[in-house]
Amino acid sequence: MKASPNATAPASFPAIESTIRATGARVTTSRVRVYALLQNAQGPLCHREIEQRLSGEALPAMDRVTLYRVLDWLAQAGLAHKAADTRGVFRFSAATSDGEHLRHMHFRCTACGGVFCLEMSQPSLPELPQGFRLASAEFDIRGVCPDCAGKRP
Amino acid sequence: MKASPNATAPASFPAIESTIRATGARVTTSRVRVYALLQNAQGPLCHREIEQRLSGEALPAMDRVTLYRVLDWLAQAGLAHKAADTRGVFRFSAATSDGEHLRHMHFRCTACGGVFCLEMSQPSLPELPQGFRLASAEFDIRGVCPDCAGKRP
DNA sequence: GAGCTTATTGCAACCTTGTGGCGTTAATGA
DNA sequence: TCATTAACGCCACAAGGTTGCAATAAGCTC
Repeated sequence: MKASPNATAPASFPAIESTIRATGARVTTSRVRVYALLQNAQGPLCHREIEQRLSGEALPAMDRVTLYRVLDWLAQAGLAHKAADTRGVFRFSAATSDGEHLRHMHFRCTACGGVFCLEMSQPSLPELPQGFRLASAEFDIRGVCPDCAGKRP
Repeated sequence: MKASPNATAPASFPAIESTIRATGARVTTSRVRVYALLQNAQGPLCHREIEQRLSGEALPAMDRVTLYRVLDWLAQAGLAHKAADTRGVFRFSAATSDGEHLRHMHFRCTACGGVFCLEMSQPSLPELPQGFRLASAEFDIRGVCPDCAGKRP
């Protein structure tokens, strides 16, 4: 299992543009900005966090609703994952290239509030009872991250 | 693994009252009604669903805010579990007597919208990377339940 | 490059979920 | 029965998220 929080290599803008273009939709600055931000993020971000980071980018600010729509579009296009956190707020993260998110897991530190994406190397999905068909699984795990655990042993 | 959706025996009102009294707080009709409803529910319910069911009880309607407070009190008292569902809405379920919820799992049917509580007989919790300390884990699993799978094979 | 089509954007208003303040009610103990 | 005060009901409000619609700009054709 890897513990690196979304340690994807910083995607270049041309690569991001071609990824967006490949979906058949238009390549807009809003989509490129948000998708690039998610690619380089250290874990899932909520709407507010994304808005704050975008406002620090010296580019003109993006409308609140536009950001909601871009995020939903990214999720619908399969380029991002959308999941509600423990407080009921949606968080978005760039989708990994392996397509399905079945082996994905989120660890939320109760001390610092950080969110870590953990990839499970071995499929340890629970076996469902007779008749249940699995479509997707999300693991929301809470505890203390190594940094915070080190500060207060 | 059991698949029975919250198949706890319907708790009697005296039992519910004594459970509430044991927490040291006051026994009010609001708390008894909501706690009894959760005990007999077929899975986690959101605020709106609880409000609707209460309004069909022929007893005087409960205030919206009071219901929020009762639910939060039940969760804080350890009598109920509070968790945000995939849409970001908090859902409440009566706490099982085994205390911890570490082995608990929710299955959400994408066809009928139903929520099933699954108890895992064997602890199949994922092994966390070095340094991470587990506090609680929630599994949100989506797919098709046996009923809906049978209708459309 | 100019012009056209229409997918996106920006703006305003609105909805839903959830919370805080405060006077009133009722559960408990004396 | 009475006093105390935890809960309740009502009001207003905050945050997150959605809908409608006119204005803009991405991509296509010429």
